[in-house]
This record gives sequence, structure tokens and C-alpha cells, in this order.
Amino acid sequence: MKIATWNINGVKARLESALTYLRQESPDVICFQEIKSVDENFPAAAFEDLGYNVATHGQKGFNGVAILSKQPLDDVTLRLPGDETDEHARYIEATVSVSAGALKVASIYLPNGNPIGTEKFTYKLAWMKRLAQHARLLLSEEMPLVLAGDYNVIPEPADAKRPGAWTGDALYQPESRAAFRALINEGFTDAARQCHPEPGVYTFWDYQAGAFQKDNGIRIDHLLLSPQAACRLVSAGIDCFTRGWERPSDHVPVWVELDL
DNA sequence: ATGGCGCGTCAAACGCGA
Repeated sequence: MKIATWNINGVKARLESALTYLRQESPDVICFQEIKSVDENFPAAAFEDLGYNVATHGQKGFNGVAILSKQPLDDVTLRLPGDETDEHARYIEATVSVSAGALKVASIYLPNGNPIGTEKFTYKLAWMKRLAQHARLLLSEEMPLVLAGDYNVIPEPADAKRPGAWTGDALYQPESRAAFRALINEGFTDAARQCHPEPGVYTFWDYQAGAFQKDNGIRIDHLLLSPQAACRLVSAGIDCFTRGWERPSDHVPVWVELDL
């Protein structure tokens, strides 16, 4: 079973690319971030025509997450618990039935947090704390679980071509990295890193300054596996080729193959 | 060495991202 995550930076702008990717790679589940669309305007029919069930949590203009699955999506939950005043559409979770039982999947769009020293960075750290708390609850269910998405965190120096260029950035702050480590240390496996220990593995290249041509990338999109998913890990990969497509997203799909 | 973009909103710049 193949589960992918992709920050598509606007579903309207990326619809043809997304459909092409799904036709070509055919993941069983794909998590989208930054759909930048309200639920009513999400082009669900186009994805349903490819055999996907669709669950979205959108808002006007920015943010917005979705889960698409060939198998039915049950118990769809919107919003990350812990702050009723948080209006950002950044979290959706659902259960997918599989032959071995059930798999839980979340599509996560973690706050960017820039610039540091502002309420945006405070919001990022608070959001990460809420995520870690909710993750503990999910782990206690002891089922295969994949927390997939754009974490907006560069975990280690090896996750950036030029780590020194990110020292003042919210994605690479010690607090951001510590919060990510704390989440991992609850018992998750970083699927792409597990399968690809080598440096030079990136999921994002800025639109500016020819970043992709220079391979000046960072690894900020992650699939975190619960122990019950990690023991079924077959392979993981990053589909960099979409970054070379016409009008690309600045992020590329990351995927994991689980023996489920 | 440095900086170079793109999407959505809304109809000209601007917020936002990373």
C-alpha cells in the first residue's frame, strides 16, 4: 500500500499536475496540503473519476488540507485538538480500511512560523505542542498510523543543501527542531530518512534564485510512522521529477510503501 | 556574490509562503 503526501500550493493551479501524478504513480492514499480552496470549490469530481474518495478541510485563500483514498475514508476528523480559537485549516485525519484491519492517516500543514520573534513563531511552537499531544493519543491506539505532511521543519543539517542559510529561519530554529525531535521521540519513524540515510534528500526548492537548478533544497515534508506502521515499511521515496514540470509546486510528493 | 517567484484575492497591489 502506497501513501503519499504533497504540498500542491493551490489545487486550482495544480489540478492537471495532480491528476497526471495520480494517473502515473497511482498511490492508494495521497495527502494534500495548501489546497488554498474552500471545500465547495475543491474539484472532488476530477479526483473521484480516478477512483479516489475525497475528504477536505479547506478555507478561503490559503492553507487547506485533504486526504484522497482509493479505499473508503471513515471517521474523518477536522482540526487539531487543543485550541478552539485556531481557525487555520491545517489538519485532517481519517481511517482507511485495509486488508489487515485499519490504517489511520493525517494530512498536516504545520505553520511556517516566520518571521521568528513574532506571534507567528509562537503559534508554530504551540501548534507543534498540540500535535505532539494529539500524537500521544493516536499512538496509544497501537494501530498503523501515518502522520503525513508539510512540517515546515528542517530536522537536521543534512536536510538542507545550505544549512547556514537557514539559521535565522523559523524552519531551522533550535526550538522548531527540538519540537520535531520530541514528536519523533514519542515513537515515530521518519520514513524517508529511514530508507535514505544519505545527504542530498530534499522535498522543497524555492521558486526564486534558480534553487531547483542548483539543487538548493530542503527536506521539510515528512511521513511519520507509528511502530505498527514502521514494522510494515517496505520503501520510501521522493518524486523530484514533478519539480521539473510546467508550473510546478515548490514542494514534491513524498511517499511510503507499507506491507498492509 | 547577490538576487532573480508564485498563488489567491481582486481587480492594484498585497498577504502569505519558505
